[in-house]
Amino acid sequence: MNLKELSRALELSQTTVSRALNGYPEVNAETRQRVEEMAAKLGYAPNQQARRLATGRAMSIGHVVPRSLHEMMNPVFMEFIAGAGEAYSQHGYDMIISVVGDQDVEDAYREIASRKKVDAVMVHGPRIGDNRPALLAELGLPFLIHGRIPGLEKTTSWIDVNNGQAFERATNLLLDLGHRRIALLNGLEDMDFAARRRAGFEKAHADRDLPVDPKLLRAADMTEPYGADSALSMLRQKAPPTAFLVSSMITAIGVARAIGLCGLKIGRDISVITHDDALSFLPNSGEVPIFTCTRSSVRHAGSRAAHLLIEKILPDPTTLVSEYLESELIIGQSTGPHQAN
Amino acid sequence: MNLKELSRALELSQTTVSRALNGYPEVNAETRQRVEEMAAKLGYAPNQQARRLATGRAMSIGHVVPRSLHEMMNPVFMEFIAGAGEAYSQHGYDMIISVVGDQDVEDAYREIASRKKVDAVMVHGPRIGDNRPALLAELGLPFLIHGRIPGLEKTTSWIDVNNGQAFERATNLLLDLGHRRIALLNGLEDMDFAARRRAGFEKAHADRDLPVDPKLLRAADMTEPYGADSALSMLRQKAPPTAFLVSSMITAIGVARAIGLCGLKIGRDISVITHDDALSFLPNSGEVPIFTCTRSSVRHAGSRAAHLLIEKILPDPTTLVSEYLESELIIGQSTGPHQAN
DNA sequence: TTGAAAGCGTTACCAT
DNA sequence: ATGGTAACGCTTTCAA
Repeated sequence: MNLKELSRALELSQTTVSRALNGYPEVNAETRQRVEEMAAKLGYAPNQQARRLATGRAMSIGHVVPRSLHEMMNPVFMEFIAGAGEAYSQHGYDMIISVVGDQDVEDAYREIASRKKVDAVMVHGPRIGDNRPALLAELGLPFLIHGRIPGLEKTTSWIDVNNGQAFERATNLLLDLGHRRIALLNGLEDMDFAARRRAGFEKAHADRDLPVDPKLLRAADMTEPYGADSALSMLRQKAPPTAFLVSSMITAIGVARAIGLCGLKIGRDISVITHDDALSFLPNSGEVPIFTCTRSSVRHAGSRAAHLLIEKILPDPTTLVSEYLESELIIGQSTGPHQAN
Repeated sequence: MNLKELSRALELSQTTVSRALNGYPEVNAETRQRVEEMAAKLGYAPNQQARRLATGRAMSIGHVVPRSLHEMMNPVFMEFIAGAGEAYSQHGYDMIISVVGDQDVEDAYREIASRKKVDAVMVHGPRIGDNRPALLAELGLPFLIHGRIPGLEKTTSWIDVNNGQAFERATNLLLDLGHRRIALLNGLEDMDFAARRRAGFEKAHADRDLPVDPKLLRAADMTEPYGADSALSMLRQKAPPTAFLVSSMITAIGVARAIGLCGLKIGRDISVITHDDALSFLPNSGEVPIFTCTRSSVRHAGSRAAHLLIEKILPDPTTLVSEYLESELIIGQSTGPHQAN
């Protein structure tokens, strides 16, 4: 069923039918009604490819995912995608995901741009000194960054959690509880979010003139064994930490495992605060959440990001938008006062 | 840069240029060379939308993801997507992901079909009595199932792990170690894979004329708290299990947490075997893997699925393919002989 | 308020 | 081996 057939069935021109269906004002109300009914009856839907060619709009948003990003951000990324995907659907946009090797990111963007596959792209996992904004500007591809790139906050569009403040508050909570040896198990610090978290951690210490022990700082891919191995070795050193601040639930689970292996009790002997991206398969909720955490729904971030991209940036690609997302500090069972020994 | 401009620059017809670029045999070798060089020099790439319209092929594969599926399968799904995505790229296909409400799956497929958005779809999370194959057949959309649907094994194309056999082997390992009270923490059993795992578990018992205690069987979304809560309550009952067979690493981590909370040691006091989908952010490897597991890379599954879909099914949609994936039984630190008390 | 017809950028058929 | 031209199915400009 295509436009020609539909218009023949209605004994109208393709022009009128198209206009009726696309909400053009000059169409007679009852004509429009007739058209819509017939279209529904015959199950007509405009061919996407033809419409794309005619309008020059791809009606899709691209996500280029370098493999290394995916490796480490896998579950977080998926949750973001889920949020964004729903928003795209609501606006009639398709989501195109390209999984490419780390070396092929630039090629992928160039290809996407020259073939006009998408109207805009979402940029994931911004790093310090990230050159994607420059490339995308050159290619004329509108984009929105999930996160920020230092130095480009004013000249790019982004949506981000206030990571620095969240980790500063979490650190202060631990300091208020009397902890003085707090370990930070961070994500890789060439990622902007991780750098900001570390800065927040250090600021909380600096504000009280407290030192930070470099032996208590780690940064790596946020896996479960990373948490377990790091916590284990730190807890076994001569001056062990009494609290951990951790960048992801998965890593925190590893920390909890290590604490158990040492015969200690989380919340009583050792305090743990983790960032919680509110992943659906890792619920940290209920009456009392397992982990005290800084929580921010990455799924909601995806949804907001998609809306901003479609509603603000696409209509006028010169628009710059930036938005902060809420982050809560939630008290669970994994924190308690420092125990003097 | 479009075909018209390129052909003008070459002083050739669009026809010839198109043929040269698309590898048609009748083109003079040196002409082709000239064309290719010029195309590279000018950075020409055929407009995807125009090509799609002209060929009638969308050059994309669709993934319709119901929200509920995504909720529970999130990390597994993402890993599959990563594998499939790479394969699509290699073949020049785009991956379109539609995240929709559970009620809107059928509509989504109908829309996709009538707008000719994709050439084929991948079906995720097959359930018992799943009606998607019938719908897709009606819509004329070629498809491949990740998993199988009971009763449709012979009439649909699919790729699957031998879940039943994997869990039967795992159960036998535990039985060989002397365990007689083995708990099964399964995924939701209206999902085909979970039903097959349970069948394998029961078969291993039946083959030795051993009973299965219904109190030791659970089925739910495979979250971490599900594992922890289930294990906790089972370990506290009067006749506790001495071993757990678990459907996912995440749930197994919960089980490990519960075992620790009970003051027991995994592998010594309580044995655990889990299925391991080889998720990149949950590595279970190293010298000695933490968990004894049945392992099968879901990422590899995605890759194979994409290849089969593109190479076998798309060229001839009447083709039926089915493929079993390897699953290894890997001994880790979480299993040991039954301790007589 | 409606319609005819010209694109949109390819591919593919039919000539030459 | 190469070129002319008609699709592909829609949107949009120009006329009426």
